[in-house]
Amino acid sequence: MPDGSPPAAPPESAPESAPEPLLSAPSYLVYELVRLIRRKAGTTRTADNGGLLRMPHLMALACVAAYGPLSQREVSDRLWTDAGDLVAVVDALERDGLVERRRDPGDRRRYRLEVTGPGRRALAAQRDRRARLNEELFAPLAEQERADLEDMLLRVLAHHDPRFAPGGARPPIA
Amino acid sequence: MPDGSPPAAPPESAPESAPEPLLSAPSYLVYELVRLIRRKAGTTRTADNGGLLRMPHLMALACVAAYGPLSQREVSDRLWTDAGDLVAVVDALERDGLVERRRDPGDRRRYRLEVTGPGRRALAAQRDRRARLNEELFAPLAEQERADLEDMLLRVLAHHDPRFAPGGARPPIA
DNA sequence: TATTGTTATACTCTATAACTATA
DNA sequence: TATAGTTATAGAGTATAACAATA
Repeated sequence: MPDGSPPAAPPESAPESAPEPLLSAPSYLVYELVRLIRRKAGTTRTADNGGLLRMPHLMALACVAAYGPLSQREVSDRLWTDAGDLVAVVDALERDGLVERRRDPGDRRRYRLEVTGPGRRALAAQRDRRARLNEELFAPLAEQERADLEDMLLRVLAHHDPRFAPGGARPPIA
Repeated sequence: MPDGSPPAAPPESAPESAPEPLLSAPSYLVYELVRLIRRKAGTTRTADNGGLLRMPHLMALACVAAYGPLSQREVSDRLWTDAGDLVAVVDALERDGLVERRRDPGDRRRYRLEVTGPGRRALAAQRDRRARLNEELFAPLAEQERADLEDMLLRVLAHHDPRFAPGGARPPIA
């Protein structure tokens, strides 16, 4: 300590008078919100018996359902995920019977990923679960506020990520 | 596929007519926003002092600066982090000279964590960096919209996490 | 408090196979 | 053909962060 104040009376025993700037930093609040979402949603495991799909799996499933058949490269381009990490995600979706991996006969390096019937039903169920989760999470916001929140989040995303721009070339899931 | 449509005309060749519900699910948008923040924060690094402190380190530093001296248990209670994980965080802060670990003479199992002079200066610098990062991230929002966004996020957090409630017993950092 | 281990996510690097273009 | 360059998938390894069990 550079000063010589007596150790029994530290100058910081009371909270600082200025409001903590981190608390009004949206990136901090968003960080805490994600921790909250994980706590609320996180205990449920894989898709096997009705838990929530995790985000990477849900996004890949929704992407294939919306635009399939797709190669894994096309999915990773749309989702902006690492193509290597997508391998395990598609492994899990295939193991659960939600998507099918078939080789593209025109280019045998590629797969043709397609959603299955159970995959479509699982996707619909996951959408319902997400909707209920969102209801619970954002309960304190009025209807109009939720719409405003979505609008603001989309505009922020679109400002940095062309996938979310109105005329985006490769939207991730719709 | 349950139907018998010809393989040359898959029924999903066009995107579905209904808007993708995930895109209006705030938990999905927040997830994408966090990925965006990570990408942006990663490129904001500067050579001088190693760039941005990561969130757990920044939060622990801000917590000790606001309420110190604190034991590690008190910090983990305020931040809702695992006390075990806090060990490495405080190790790093101590190694960089930002906080001091001294044993509590009244209970020698506890530490009395205190921020150092360099720690206060680093915290101020990190707040500035965060503020600039937030400026860049949320540029498309008007001043009033940012205030509304902060207000909504805080209300959502407070609804599930008593630390953020107006009269919260143990606020995390202020 | 601290340690150890596990899981989830994301990133880097490398390997292999299959495609494309060209000599 | 033969060769070189590129792409699609896969795997190993690393890093951050959250969580559990235990010393």
